[in-house]
Amino acid sequence: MPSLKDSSAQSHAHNPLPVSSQQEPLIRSSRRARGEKVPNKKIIRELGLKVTTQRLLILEIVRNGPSHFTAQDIFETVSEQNPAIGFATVYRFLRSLSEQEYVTEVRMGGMPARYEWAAKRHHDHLTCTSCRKIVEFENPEIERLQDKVAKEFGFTLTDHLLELYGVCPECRRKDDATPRA
Amino acid sequence: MPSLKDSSAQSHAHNPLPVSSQQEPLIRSSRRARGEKVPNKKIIRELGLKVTTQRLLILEIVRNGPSHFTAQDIFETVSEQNPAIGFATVYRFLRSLSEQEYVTEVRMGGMPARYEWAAKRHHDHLTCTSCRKIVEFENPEIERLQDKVAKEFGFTLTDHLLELYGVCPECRRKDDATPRA
DNA sequence: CTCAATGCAAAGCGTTTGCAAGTCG
DNA sequence: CGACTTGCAAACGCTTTGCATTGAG
Repeated sequence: MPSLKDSSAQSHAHNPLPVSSQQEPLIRSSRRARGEKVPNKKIIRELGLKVTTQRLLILEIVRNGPSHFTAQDIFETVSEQNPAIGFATVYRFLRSLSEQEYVTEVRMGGMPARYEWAAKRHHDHLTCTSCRKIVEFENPEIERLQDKVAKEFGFTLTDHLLELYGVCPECRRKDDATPRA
Repeated sequence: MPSLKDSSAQSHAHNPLPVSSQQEPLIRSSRRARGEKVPNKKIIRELGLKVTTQRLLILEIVRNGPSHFTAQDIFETVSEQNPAIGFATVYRFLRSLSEQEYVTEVRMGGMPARYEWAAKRHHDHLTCTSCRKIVEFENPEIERLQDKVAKEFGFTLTDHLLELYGVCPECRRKDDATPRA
């Protein structure tokens, strides 16, 4: 029983994701009025796309599931709720979302692309090379220095990618406890 | 006539790479004595591999060619000098080199992996999204802040990837000159 | 001689695409 | 209805691998 494993946590449990299956809750206007959350339908329309059940489902999972995920993760979770949906649909929709910056797509190494809902503030990642846990951070000072570097070379900075790799406290402890020598 | 195009420069010319075809120059001991450059043979032996003509050729190109290259680049240049060499050999050897950190391998996006001879000092990259030019830079202050961030989260930093994207002065000028409106 | 290294072609991976059938608006 | 979407499977681009042959030590 595959279910979207959050790459940003050790996910000891395989709980099948508490994604509300309902297309849309009953309390609509009030929710929007309070500015709580833009409905999935609206987002899909903003993309200039037709509203289909598969897109609603994918979007629901993208927004309510773990914050970092691969296309495969989404596909598996989607399949649980609607086995008829193909991965091409997942890929196509994720591409639409990333093209219009609703999700950010990071393709590192030979591994599958990692996506994340982009509505949140910009941040970079600190990844544990042992358990794959991902910690998000933001550091304005680094950003400022990046601008400075670019300026030094006469570049107009448009984007950047900063990924830190290391061993998290838990894994370090674990490694120390199991010294293989 | 394919020849290793340097992704780190606009490469207006397609000059077939001034890589010395000689396996090894005649002046050997003196060169090493002056600490000028470790011979390719020695490097291959340090890798624990057998010295073959294909490896010597690949290594020669890796070390004397443009600083940033793809496996395909290397393969094409190699082919010019010895069409019998297959890309599997190139890939295999590049992997050996990167495993032992003689070259660094960066796999971004869906595009082919980019390699670079790693004997030089650590640095990061500033890439022009328009002409693909790559500028290397180092900024100890950023490095220091990275360490600090990692420490804040209790991580032991082992590595990082920092890539800045922007438009270089030349391309900006070009773009300004051709305003499509 | 013997094991490592090679070239070839085929397989592998994540992703994309062509197309007929199905659906939204 | 008609254009947009879908699922399927086949194609894709880059990389890796299996295997018989070749070559280094």
